[in-house]
Amino acid sequence: MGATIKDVAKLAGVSIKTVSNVLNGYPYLTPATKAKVQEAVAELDYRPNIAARNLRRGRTGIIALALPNMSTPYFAELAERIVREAEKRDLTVLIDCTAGDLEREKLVAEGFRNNLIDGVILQHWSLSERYLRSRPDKPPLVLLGEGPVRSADNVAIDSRQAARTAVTHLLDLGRRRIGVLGARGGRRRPGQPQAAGRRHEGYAEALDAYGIPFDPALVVAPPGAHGPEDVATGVDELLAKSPDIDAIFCLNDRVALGAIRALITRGVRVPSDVAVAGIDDIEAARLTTPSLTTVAPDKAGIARIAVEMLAERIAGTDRPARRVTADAQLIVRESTLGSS
Amino acid sequence: MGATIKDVAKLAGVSIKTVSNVLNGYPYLTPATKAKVQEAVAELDYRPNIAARNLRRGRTGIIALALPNMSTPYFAELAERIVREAEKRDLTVLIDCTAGDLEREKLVAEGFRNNLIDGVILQHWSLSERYLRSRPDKPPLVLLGEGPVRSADNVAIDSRQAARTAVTHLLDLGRRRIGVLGARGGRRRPGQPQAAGRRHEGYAEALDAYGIPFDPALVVAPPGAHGPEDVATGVDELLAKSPDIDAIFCLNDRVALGAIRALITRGVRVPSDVAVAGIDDIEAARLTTPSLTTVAPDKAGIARIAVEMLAERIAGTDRPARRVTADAQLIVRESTLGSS
DNA sequence: GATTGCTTCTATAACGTTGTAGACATCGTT
DNA sequence: AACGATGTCTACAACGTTATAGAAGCAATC
Repeated sequence: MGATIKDVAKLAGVSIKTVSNVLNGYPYLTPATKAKVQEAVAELDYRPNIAARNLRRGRTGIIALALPNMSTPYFAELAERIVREAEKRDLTVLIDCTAGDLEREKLVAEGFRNNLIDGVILQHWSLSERYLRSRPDKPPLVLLGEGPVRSADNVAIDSRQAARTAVTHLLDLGRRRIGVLGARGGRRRPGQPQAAGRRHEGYAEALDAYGIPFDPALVVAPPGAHGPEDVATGVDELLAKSPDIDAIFCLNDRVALGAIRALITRGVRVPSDVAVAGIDDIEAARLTTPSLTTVAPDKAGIARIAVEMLAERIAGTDRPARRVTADAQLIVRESTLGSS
Repeated sequence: MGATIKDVAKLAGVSIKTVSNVLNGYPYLTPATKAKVQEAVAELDYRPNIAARNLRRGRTGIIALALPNMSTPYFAELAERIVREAEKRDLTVLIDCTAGDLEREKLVAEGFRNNLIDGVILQHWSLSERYLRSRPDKPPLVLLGEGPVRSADNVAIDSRQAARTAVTHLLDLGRRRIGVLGARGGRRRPGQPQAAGRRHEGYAEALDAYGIPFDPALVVAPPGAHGPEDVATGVDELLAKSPDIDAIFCLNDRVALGAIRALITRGVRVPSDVAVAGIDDIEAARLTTPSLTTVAPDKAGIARIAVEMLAERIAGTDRPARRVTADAQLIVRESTLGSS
């Protein structure tokens, strides 16, 4: 069915290599032959077999994007930008959902689609520094998200700083009993983002800078998958342990939106009784009432840098792994400031 | 660097075909040779070159998923389910963002990644029946979303019915001045989902069934990309044209959430003054206050059927194009019923 | 007039896999 | 003892492309 380069060559009366040359912009070609070949290509509606080209070139132009999931708005928004950024460089993106599972992340990091992908962008949750250093096969890899990782290129916001910014904002508004809602602080567990710990650190730092002692009664990690119900029980726990709470810092926007809803349905006014801030700036943060104060990572920048670094690795640089810190900006909305 | 099948063969002391046989589960093999080969595979950490396999097999195990974008939560949620569904069938998903652009949709429908993808799942906005019928190259194709399309497999909810369900729900609650907010009704324009028209039809039908005359002053199409600001101006227009409005049916949840916010910030109470309903059941619909009444398409079902039909096409059936209607279920929440 | 250099093109060998066809045992059946 | 049937393995030719090496033509140089 599909015409091959051979058919084109025959029709144009040239060798297959000449056809290949025309297709690949080889400079030494008479306009006449070029025209003949292009005519034949059009005539047969010929399109190169990409599988064959991949085999021959040893490159595919495909990169894998591995994310824990895609229904989380932050990941979806990031994915979109990465796809568009990749497109600019003639790269196609193939999606893997890891569910944050260690084994699946390893598989991806080892480039299990041998010779099918040129490189990997991995939003990692569970990989350790030690593993990355000893990683068996090494396809070009760029990591998204934080972690104690210096063995691979890495782009992320400074989560500690972001948390500090958010909490400082709450402190500046006069809030003093600020709760934290999100993944467990302290020691990291597998299947749990490494950024969580750093966000807790940022929270503690901000308090410290204001001379406010850390109170464990203000820290709650909702169980399970951070679904709306999990978050609601987290809020209940927080309200029970610390009835005098006047703000909640949520480790991400999804949790924050759930928290706002839980607060309101329990008769707590936001922000007058309890202010809420998150991190991520997902679209829904602008759509709710009250809208959500949050720290917005420069998603476009993260995408651009990630693809850039990966492309560089694919091209075959051997510079040491680089860690890039992306911008993050406080966006004040109604959940801390009150309605406009 | 990577070991090839040849290396494995040499190490195991067998022919390359035998190695291939072991890898592909060819039945006639002594346990002894099988073991030898597997040992060699492990020893060399051999993994088949997928590019070569693709070329030889004429199949890649990759399907393209083309969506207008991925930051729209509905598409993101659908994409996730398709990825997971594909995974079950050992298919990998490659993402294309079409932006609803006609040319890009055509490109995808024609399988421009020749021999790189086995088939395409396309959430189409702009393709016409006529085009699909004359589509030059024909990779296996499954369409998502509605349209006057009988020339390719197709999965979608019945948008007219869904709209009717939502609007009937509003009518059952006693609302009589029900506005419509979303893409323009009437004639379809390129770059605009075909479902919009059908949702308008469903709206009209529901009114009709209650003997309520259609009033153009209740219909508004926000300009632009349905961003929160666009929706807000749409709400303003609606309030200006019909101050007695007591409900708004939004063509999708994203618009609905924007509308709720716009209403609340203008001092209109939801649902006591104006009830709001949408279609899609995106996650944020459960996170806002008030939560959003919506018609929930069976996303998992859509994903499953789409992948199923595509797999069937790839396997090479020649049954006529099939149109499957997915379930959609009314989910009543606070935006119409009041707080729980 | 042979040599060199430049342009233009071609024949052929890869790339790493799987399919075809057949070789060679082994076994039970006539 | 010969025969087909079955099990186990192998040599070799594809798949469709690009890279290498070099041929042929032609101009300018020694």
